[in-house]
Amino acid sequence: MISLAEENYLKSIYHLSEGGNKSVLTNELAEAMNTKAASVTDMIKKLSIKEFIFYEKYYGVNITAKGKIVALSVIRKHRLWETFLVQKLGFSWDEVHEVAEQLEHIQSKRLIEKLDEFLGFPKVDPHGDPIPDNNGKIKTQQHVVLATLKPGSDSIIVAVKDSDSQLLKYLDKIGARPGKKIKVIEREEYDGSMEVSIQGQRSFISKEVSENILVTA
Amino acid sequence: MISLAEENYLKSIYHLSEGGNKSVLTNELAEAMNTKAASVTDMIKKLSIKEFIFYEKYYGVNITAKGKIVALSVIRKHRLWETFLVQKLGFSWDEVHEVAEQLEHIQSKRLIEKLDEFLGFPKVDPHGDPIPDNNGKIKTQQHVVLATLKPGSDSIIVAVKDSDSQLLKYLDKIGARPGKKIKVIEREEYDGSMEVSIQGQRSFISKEVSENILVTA
DNA sequence: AATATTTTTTAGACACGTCTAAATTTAATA
DNA sequence: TATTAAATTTAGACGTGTCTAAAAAATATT
Repeated sequence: MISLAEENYLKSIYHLSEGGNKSVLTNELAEAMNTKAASVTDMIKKLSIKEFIFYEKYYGVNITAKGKIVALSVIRKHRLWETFLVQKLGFSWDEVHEVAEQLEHIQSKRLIEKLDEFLGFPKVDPHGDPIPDNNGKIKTQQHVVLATLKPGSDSIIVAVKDSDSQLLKYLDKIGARPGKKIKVIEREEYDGSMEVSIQGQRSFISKEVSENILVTA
Repeated sequence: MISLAEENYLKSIYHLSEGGNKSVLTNELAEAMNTKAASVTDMIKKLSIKEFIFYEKYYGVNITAKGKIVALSVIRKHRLWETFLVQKLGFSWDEVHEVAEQLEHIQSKRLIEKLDEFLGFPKVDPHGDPIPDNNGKIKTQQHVVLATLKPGSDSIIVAVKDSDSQLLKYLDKIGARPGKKIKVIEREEYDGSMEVSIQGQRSFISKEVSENILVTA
C-alpha cells in the first residue's frame, strides 16, 4: 500500500522533474513540500527502497516508471475532481485546488472511472492542464510561457498555474482563461512586464503573471 | 484540528450509543473499530481530554454535545456522498459504503453545501437512512426492526443496514428497498425466520436478515 | 589548493495511532 | 464472602512522518 505522504511526494517529484525529465534536489523538494530537508531525506530513502524513485546520495532523485504511474494516477484524480467541482458543483476555478488536494487521495478505481464518464471524458481540467488517461498517458501540450513572447505575437492561452488562488482571481478579472486569444502589445525590457490584449480587453501584467500563463507556440 | 481516527471513533461511538442515548463500552468499540481494547483506551483518553466524550474509567464513554456535532457532520457527509455515488455516478447501493468511508473525511464546508444542493437536498440516503442537516439535526425515524413484526403485519420498508455489501446484494434480489411494502406471511418461532411478501414477491428470510430491515411502526 | 559556504545527510527526539503482555478493577460464581 | 472469570487499563514497544542540531559531503571562493 502507498501512503498519502508518499503519494504527495511522488506527485511533487513528478512535477519538479517536469515529467521525469530531470532529477530533483532535496532542497527543492523540501521547499515544494513545505517541509525540512531532513524530512525529505528520510522520505526519499523509503521511496527509493520501494523503487518509486532512483536515489543517489547528494545528487537528488529521479522518478522511475513505477513512480510515474503513481504520480500520474494522483494527477489524473486531482484534475478530474477539479473538473467536477467547477462543471458540476459550480465552484470557481480559484477555489478548487485545495479540495482537489484531498480528493485526489481517495482510493477507488471504480470511482474514478465513473467520475470520468460522468464528466464526459474531459481532456483538460478547468485551468487547461491535460488529464492523464486511465493508463497514465498524458498529452504533453506544445506550449510556451507567455513571458517569452515578443511584442506583436498572437497566440491562444492553453493553461494557467492552478495552485494560486490569488493569481486565478486576477486572471479571471482580466479574462485570461484557456482558449482565449491573447496578443502581446508591448513588453518592457527592464522588468519584463507587458501590455496584452485578451479579446479586445487590454491589461498590463507583471513578469510574474506572464510566467504563469502558457500559450500555443 | 480533528484527526481522521478521531472522527471515526466519534462516528462509531455515536452509532453504538444510538445517538448518544447510552454509554459505550471499551470492548464494543474495539469490536466496531476493528482494533484492540488497549488502543481504544488510549484513544478515548484523548477524546475525553478534548471533551468530545465523557469518560469514566471502567464504565465506558458517553458522547458530549460537542462530540455529537462532529459525529453528525461525518455522518451527513457519508450519506450525501452515498447519495451522490448512487444517483449521479450510477453505483449500486452495495458498492458505496467503502468509498463513502473515505469521502466522509474530506474537509470543506463549501463542498458539502454545494454537493447537497447538487443532489437536490435529499432527506435520506440510498439505504433509507436520514441525512443530518447542516446544523447537525437529524430526523429520528419512527421505525421498528422487521424481526419484531407478527404474521399478518403490513408495513413499509424504511431503511436497511448500509455497511454489508453481501446483505445489500441479497436485499436487492428480493426487492427489499426503502419505500416498498412488506407483509409478514409467517414466522417460525424456533429460529425467527419468516416468509414475507414484497410487492407480491414472496421470500423466506432468516432472522439475521429480518434484523437488518427497518419498517414503519 | 586551501578555506569557506552551501547542501545534504545522520543522529536522536517526538506526536500519533497502534500493538502485546502484564496488572488492575469489576462482575460472576461457587 | 472468597475465588474465578471477564473486562479494562497500564506499561512498554513499534512504524510513520516529522523535527532540530550536528556531522559530512559537495560546491564556491580566495
